[in-house]
Amino acid sequence: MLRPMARTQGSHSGITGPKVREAALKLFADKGFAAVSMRQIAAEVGVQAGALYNYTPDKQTLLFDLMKTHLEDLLAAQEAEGTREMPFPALREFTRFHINFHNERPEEVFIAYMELRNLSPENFGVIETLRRTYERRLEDILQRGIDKGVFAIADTRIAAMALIAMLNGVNTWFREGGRLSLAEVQELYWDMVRKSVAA
Amino acid sequence: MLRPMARTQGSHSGITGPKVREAALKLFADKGFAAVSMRQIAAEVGVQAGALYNYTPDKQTLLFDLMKTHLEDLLAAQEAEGTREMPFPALREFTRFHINFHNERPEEVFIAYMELRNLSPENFGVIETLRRTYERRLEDILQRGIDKGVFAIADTRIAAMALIAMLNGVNTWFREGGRLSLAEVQELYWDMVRKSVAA
DNA sequence: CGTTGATCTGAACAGGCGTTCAATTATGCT
DNA sequence: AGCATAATTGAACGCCTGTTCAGATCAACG
Repeated sequence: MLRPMARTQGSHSGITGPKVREAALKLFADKGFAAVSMRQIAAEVGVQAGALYNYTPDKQTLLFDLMKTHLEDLLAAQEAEGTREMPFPALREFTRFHINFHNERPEEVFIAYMELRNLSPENFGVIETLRRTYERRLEDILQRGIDKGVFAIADTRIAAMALIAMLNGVNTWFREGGRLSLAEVQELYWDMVRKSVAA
Repeated sequence: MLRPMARTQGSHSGITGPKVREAALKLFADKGFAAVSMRQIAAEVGVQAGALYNYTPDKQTLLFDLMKTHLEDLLAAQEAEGTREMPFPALREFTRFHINFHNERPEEVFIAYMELRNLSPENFGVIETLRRTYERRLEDILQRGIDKGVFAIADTRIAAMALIAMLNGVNTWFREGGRLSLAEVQELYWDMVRKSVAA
């Protein structure tokens, strides 16, 4: 009853699959989800449009998978960093990590913020939950600082949103090789973050 | 030689013109520039697609005009406010004004930030210049505070970008009738802004 | 009231869209 | 070598795209 084994699943899939995601990432970030056609993605991969459907059920799911992977990577990377005990070091670490991680993935970050409206309600909910989890980790740090009396913040939720928005702004203008190094930018932002929450 | 006067120029234009801009504004903000067709805009106005071309040379210019008008309104409204002499009151006024103005025009703000890539290079340059003018006014306030020794900021350009990004974040989550009033939000943000630049 | 010209319609243009699928090719296993 | 099946092609489906334009419609003026 043993049926002969066929080709290992995804023997090409292992090459074309990542290429599809990379091409979609690049094109979505560059032109926007709605302005990119499946045929353009296929051309970038070097394949016909129909072949893409071996790797995604449809265009929107391709977008969703890019976003989901990005946010899961973000949460995993942050978990790997751990959290320091003391509020100021913990917040400093969060600031440094956020700027670093987002600077390494400008395309993923851009898409994850700009293309939310192209998700179905269910997929949108998944992404929002992941993002909310990340925000909550910052809120926890802020709350700990309040409890220990070293932070003065009237509303941790709003403060977390304000700080993340501020840090995200780096991606809109920072370019490697410009006037400032990333380390200098991190220092400047840490200075503002620290003072804005300090008691 | 007096030729009989024809219909006053734009006698319908005065009605349809604004309607076109309003429909485009609403649809672009809701679905994104690339995902909205001229026929959808026309349907919202109650007209055929061809009629739109009495009011805009093409789709992209319609977007550009919305952005340009928005930023010109922003600069004019801010100029009308004047600037206080003392750095802290000036910065407080900037914070209050920014949150207020942007809260009143969520659709314009959204479009002006999200659809930049759909502009031609020339049009993009115009928008960037207008935005840069606004940013520079904040930089001026910050510089004045440094000169007077009441602000401690290592880099006014970065600080201005950081503060504006932070304030823009309000639009992504604030909803009238929610947990906080706009006045409360303004107070919370002013607290963070003030501390983040204070000497 | 008749004329004038702004406004609008409706059709056409040439092309692109996401997605499906039978047929073909390529691959790795026995 | 031969087979099972993954991977890909290429054509087709029905529909939508921005823009143009000749002709119809309309409102206000002399």
